[in-house]
Amino acid sequence: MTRPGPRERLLTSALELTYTQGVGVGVDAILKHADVARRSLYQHFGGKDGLITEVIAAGAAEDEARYAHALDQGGNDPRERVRTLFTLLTGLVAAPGFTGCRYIAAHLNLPPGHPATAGIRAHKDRVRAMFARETHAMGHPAPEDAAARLLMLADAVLVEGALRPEADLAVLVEPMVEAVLG
Amino acid sequence: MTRPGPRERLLTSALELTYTQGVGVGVDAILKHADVARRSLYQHFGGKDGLITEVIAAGAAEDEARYAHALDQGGNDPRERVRTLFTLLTGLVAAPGFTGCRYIAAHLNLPPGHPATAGIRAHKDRVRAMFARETHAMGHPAPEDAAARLLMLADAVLVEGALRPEADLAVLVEPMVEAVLG
DNA sequence: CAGTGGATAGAACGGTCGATCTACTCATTA
DNA sequence: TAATGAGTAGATCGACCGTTCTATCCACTG
Repeated sequence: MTRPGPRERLLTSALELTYTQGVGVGVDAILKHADVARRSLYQHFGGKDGLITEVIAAGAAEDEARYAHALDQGGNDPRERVRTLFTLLTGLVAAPGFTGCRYIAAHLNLPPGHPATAGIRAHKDRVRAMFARETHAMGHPAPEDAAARLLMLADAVLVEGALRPEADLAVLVEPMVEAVLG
Repeated sequence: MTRPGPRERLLTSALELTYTQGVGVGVDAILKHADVARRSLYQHFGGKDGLITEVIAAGAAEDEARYAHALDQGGNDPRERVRTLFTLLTGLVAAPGFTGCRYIAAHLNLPPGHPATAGIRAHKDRVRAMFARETHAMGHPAPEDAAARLLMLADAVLVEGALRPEADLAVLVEPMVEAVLG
């Protein structure tokens, strides 16, 4: 029950601070929150860019696992599995403290060639692939397009949850999901 | 045919630079691009925050006018008017140089209490209201919900256009728009 | 012509940025 | 026991941040 090493503490703190304050947070704030020496950051990650890149990757793996878990909670029916995932999403954005999708925010604010942007796009494509597995399993006539549309709806929920918190996104998105599922 | 004054030059330059580089651009870059004295910025806008706020407002008015024009190009049929607006949107995100929705990017990266965030939300709500006028005109059974859904789809196009430029958003969004219109 | 006010140019402010550096502690281990 | 290496603490670097300042120019107006 010893506390994790500097590398993991940095990742955990950066994961939290970049979410609440964006990728523009200063390294000083991350170092202080992680209670880690300045030097450790540069030894483990080579710099702020490296840390951000690994934070994105770590967060993506975590979120994808959460999505996979939600799918499995939906049982064996692919349609029900997708519905359950959207229930998770609408719940996430309605929860207090939600400030927007970490990956969309990072992608929109990082310079175009930043090493983390590739990881962001890869994450979104893996989520699309998760949807594609379900649309294939349900025998959808156009499973790939349907998966891309479900990703669009998922991102719409994440964005709209930040921009228009007064909207009831569960009610709004549900019939659109059904329309895509066919 | 004289060149516009410092205030308008600042707005124009800030509009361009905050789009290509985000709201995090330095005032030095804006001043240099606008060829304006440092002091003029603080006389006209009180500071960077004031400039950003007015830039958001000016850009919003401009974009809303463009949307209104697209609607009118669709003729008198509300459904066709909405389709025409989505054609504009999918064209915008497919055009070279598109980097994402200025307002979503700004909202996700400005601190929560920034004076510009209210203008951003107001802009999105005015776009929703534009959709609502159409859904009411077409006699939609649930016009307000439909308008909120159309805004979600519009934002989805803007976000996905930045994150997954390889996707054919016109093809993807079209049937979803039709499903919402009923 | 004198005066007024907007615009300009640019120095300078304190603060923060990311990054590098030295120096010290401490556990492991050869 | 001596050495190694990771971690810590903190000074320091140059660059940039937004902001304020003085000083000058210039068109307009009295």
